[in-house]
Amino acid sequence: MSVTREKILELGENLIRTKGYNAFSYQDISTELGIKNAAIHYYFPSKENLGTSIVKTNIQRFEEMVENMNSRKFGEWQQLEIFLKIYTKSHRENKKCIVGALSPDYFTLNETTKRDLRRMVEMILAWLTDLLDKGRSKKIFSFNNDPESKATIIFSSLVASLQLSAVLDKIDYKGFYQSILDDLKP
Amino acid sequence: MSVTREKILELGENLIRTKGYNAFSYQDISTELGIKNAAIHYYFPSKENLGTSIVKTNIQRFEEMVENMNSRKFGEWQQLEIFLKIYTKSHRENKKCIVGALSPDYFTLNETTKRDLRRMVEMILAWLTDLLDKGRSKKIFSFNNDPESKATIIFSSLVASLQLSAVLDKIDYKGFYQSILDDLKP
DNA sequence: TTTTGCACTTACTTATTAGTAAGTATATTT
DNA sequence: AAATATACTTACTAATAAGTAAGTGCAAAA
Repeated sequence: MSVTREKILELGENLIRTKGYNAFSYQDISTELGIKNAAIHYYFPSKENLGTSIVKTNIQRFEEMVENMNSRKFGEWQQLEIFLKIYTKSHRENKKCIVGALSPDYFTLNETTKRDLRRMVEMILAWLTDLLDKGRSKKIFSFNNDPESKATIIFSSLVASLQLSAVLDKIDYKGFYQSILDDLKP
Repeated sequence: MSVTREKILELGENLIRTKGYNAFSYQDISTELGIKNAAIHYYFPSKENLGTSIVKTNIQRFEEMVENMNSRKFGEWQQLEIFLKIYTKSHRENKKCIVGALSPDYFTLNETTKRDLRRMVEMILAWLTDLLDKGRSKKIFSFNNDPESKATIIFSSLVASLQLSAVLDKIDYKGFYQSILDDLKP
């Protein structure tokens, strides 16, 4: 695959995760990469096209992470920690996650990007629900409510924590992170 | 105060809470209200001006809610339920809350709107932290972590739940809502 | 009755947006 | 050596954005 294409994808993702979908433009990418506007249209005919490609990349990354954890037979606690690391890393880099960056603009997205984003959220929630359920059976996690609601609470917390940490310069992210884990301790 | 001005404020808020700050335009408001673009500039010279006014309105509404609950000497559990109702109502109306609508676009906002939004988030978190802390002392709530982290988890959950419910058409919001309360039951 | 102020409209500017059609240099294939 | 494909650039268009300056109708005040 083309190097320029990959650079566009990477920069596009970063722009979505910092400025948001509706605030970033092809200009932002072209000036940064020292290419012309039309060069981006060569690889991604429309913004819709670029958007979906970025979401699809993220879906793939998530799938690879899950596959990797399964093949290495990681325990539930370890899997949760690896998942949470996505967010501590994003927090360090002052970025939202792709879900938290795109979901607020959901109604302004085109149908393809909407569908991909929905698929991604469903995948993550299904995986997390399953992880929590399994972990509780094995007495690794402890919680009272149903696994799906608990998964929604945890995922929502993570998504918005990255948004709020941009607003509050001094957020105790480590304390937040630890509290999520503590809440699950038996 | 002018009726038109209030209509602009109300519609502007709804637009931010559905389309997002960077996706809505003065055109959206003027066509809906049957007035000209420049009429909005008459009341709100710049979009920045309108944005901050909307946030300030929301801050005031929150302050009034807290004052009201204090003067009526509502208990901690009742106060939490009233607070949560803001989100069940938003969910019913397919809207995000103002924090969840603006936070993702934080870096693209002007300094005044940034400051107001930050102030609002700080106010909500401080109030919720205090409520959780007091409620725990009185054995009304039960949780293991520190009140501030717990407040951040709950508030984040609420903020992002409205974003995710736009993405997932079929979200069990009642289950989610109940789980937040169940997590705090002694 | 004149003046002043309010609540706008008319008519515009400037900037930025996504997107396109046609051209060009370079490397690869035939 | 000629043809073709790749990876772009040049040079645009049409739409939409925020914002402004000057004008207008009307009601209240002087």
